[in-house]
Amino acid sequence: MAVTLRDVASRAGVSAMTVSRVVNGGGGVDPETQRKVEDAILALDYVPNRLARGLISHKSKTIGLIVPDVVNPFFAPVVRGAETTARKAGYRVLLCNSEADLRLEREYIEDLIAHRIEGLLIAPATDRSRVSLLALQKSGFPIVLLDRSLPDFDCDSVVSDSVAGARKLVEHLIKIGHRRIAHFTESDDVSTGRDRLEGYRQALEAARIPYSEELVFRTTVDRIGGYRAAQHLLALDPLPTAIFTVNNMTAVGAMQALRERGLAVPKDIGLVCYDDVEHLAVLSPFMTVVDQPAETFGSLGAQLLFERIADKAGERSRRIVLQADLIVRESCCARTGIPGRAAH
Amino acid sequence: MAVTLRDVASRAGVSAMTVSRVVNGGGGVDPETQRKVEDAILALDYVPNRLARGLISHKSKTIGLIVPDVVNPFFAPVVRGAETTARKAGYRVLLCNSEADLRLEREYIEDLIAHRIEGLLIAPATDRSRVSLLALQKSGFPIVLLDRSLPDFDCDSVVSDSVAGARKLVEHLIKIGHRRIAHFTESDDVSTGRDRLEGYRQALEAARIPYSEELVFRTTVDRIGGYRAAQHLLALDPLPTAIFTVNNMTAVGAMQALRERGLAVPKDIGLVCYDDVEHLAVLSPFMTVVDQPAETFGSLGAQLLFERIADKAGERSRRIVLQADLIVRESCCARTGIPGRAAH
DNA sequence: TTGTAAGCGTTATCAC
DNA sequence: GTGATAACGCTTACAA
Repeated sequence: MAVTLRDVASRAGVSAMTVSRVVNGGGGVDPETQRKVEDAILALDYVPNRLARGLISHKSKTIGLIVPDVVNPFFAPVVRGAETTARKAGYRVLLCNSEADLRLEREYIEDLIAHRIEGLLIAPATDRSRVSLLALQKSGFPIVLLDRSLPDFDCDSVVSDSVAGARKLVEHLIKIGHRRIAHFTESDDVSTGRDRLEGYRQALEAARIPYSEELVFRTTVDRIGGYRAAQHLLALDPLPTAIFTVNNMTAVGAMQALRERGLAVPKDIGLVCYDDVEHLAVLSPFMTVVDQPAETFGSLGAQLLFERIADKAGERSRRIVLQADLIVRESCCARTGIPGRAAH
Repeated sequence: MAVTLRDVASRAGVSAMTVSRVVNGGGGVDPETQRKVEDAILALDYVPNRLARGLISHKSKTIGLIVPDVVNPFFAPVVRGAETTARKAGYRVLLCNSEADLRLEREYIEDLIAHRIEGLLIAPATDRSRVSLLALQKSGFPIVLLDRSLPDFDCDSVVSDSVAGARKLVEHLIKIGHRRIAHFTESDDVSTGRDRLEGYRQALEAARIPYSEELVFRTTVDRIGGYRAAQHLLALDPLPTAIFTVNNMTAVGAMQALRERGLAVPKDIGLVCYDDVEHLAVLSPFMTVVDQPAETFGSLGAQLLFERIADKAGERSRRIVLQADLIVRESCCARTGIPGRAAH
């Protein structure tokens, strides 16, 4: 794999420049010469060195993609969407899992810059990711925010309207008779969490239901977080009649805890969440959700990024708000009375 | 972002070499000089250029990772495992989704080589991926196969024993009374598919149950494939009493089709599969599966790869066989008679 | 302890 | 149409 342009050149009996011309297909090469060079390339298994190319052209043909976790059922499609779009544009993707850890995320960013990525797609860990991005952004480096926005940070982004989505979900619960509705939210330094909480408040307010701190549980947005929050919730008396969780994995964890206490969803308690749970939805279509087109976050994000890279994006930052659809299933059946103390 | 070593050098009033020494921390620099250089680095926001470094050192500090699809619930954790291990080793990962397409895969490989990755982790699309890898492997380029092995291709790999796993699954079905067992398999040019079919045959043979082509359905290993295969299966008379699918998504699709025909799992028909369905297992723990430690495929694979890259792996190729565990749940309740024609 | 010179594999520029 | 030369940003080898 150490074959260079020069090796090809000497085998073909031409200069390096001629080989370069053939490789880059610009034309201006005698057909006969071209053939000789192509033969040599094939014979030697020559593969151009992008490192060298990048060094001189300032184009690494790579972008960075930072997400909290590829395994997350929301981010996995985001990653695929971004990668597919990048491939079509001739770019490779350096994938990073920040684990929602600011320090790790910062290290990734620095290293990606060292690798001279031409742009960065990032679902920032928290609002404080801002400081890691500020210098980059000021220097005009192409950045696109995915899913989460950052306060006081003007930048291209692809998001959904979490306030509206959450409101739809909670309004639906209210419409079918729920009034004591709990919410599982995440630490308040993530925009989507804040917005979904805000949507929850708005829906309550519109229905003149008082907002109660007691019904809002702050937790990690994974299964274990949902599980624990539900355990705490189960100590309430009276129990809420429904729960709205900030995302799908939290809902799955909540469901698990409820089951263990003998509470059936939706018979004994309603459960709705942001984000669908793909396979689950097929097999047990009982959870009412707001579904986001996850893959589109990735593909549109990449598209915005490539426009920036090509300098075809203009001065102003663009913000794409994707539609999130309410999918009503069965997990929040209408209810009128106050639920029994099903478990203790 | 166009700050170079020289810029730092001139600002600090030293030579480029001195800056290089400071950056690489080799020592042998006067503390006072060191401080001046560090100040300059900070002041200028200098980030070393890995492209340039890689060009001279022949170390890009990147590896390639090719999987059919990151969204696949098996490969997503594989990717995370690999990326985490790579990060700890100071490497970045170029992620590629081959979409199980040989041509795409081949293009990826070539481009990754152009990017001078130091090694390749790959879950090959099919047996025919071999030709795309042969030249590389012969030249001693570090490659580790994940999940799938390739015939006549001697190479480090991390796999599970699919024959044994499948056999366990089918033996379990037989033990609880099933004798007419269908199998959904994939095209026979994927090692795991072949092996699982072989495990199915072995289990039947051990129980003196004749193997019947009629009960083996070849399909794509996604939800839609499972769905379609199940639809064909439902035309059989008598119906099989149980189905063993080659992976989890196929099982989910099958389940969907069965449901639509009014067949309940496991009441009316048994269903088992290779690979667990994470969230589903929590909420509807009815499917008996063979569970693979997916993330470990990635992390161990990366480990093998880095040993190769560091040339600490020796001549012979290593093959790690991970244990896949049978998890018995309820999806294959014991049965004795012949099932009714539940749907038509 | 620090600096100089050469070169990694390519491409831009300008001759021929 | 083709080739020499310099340069991209860094490190290795050697010199001071």
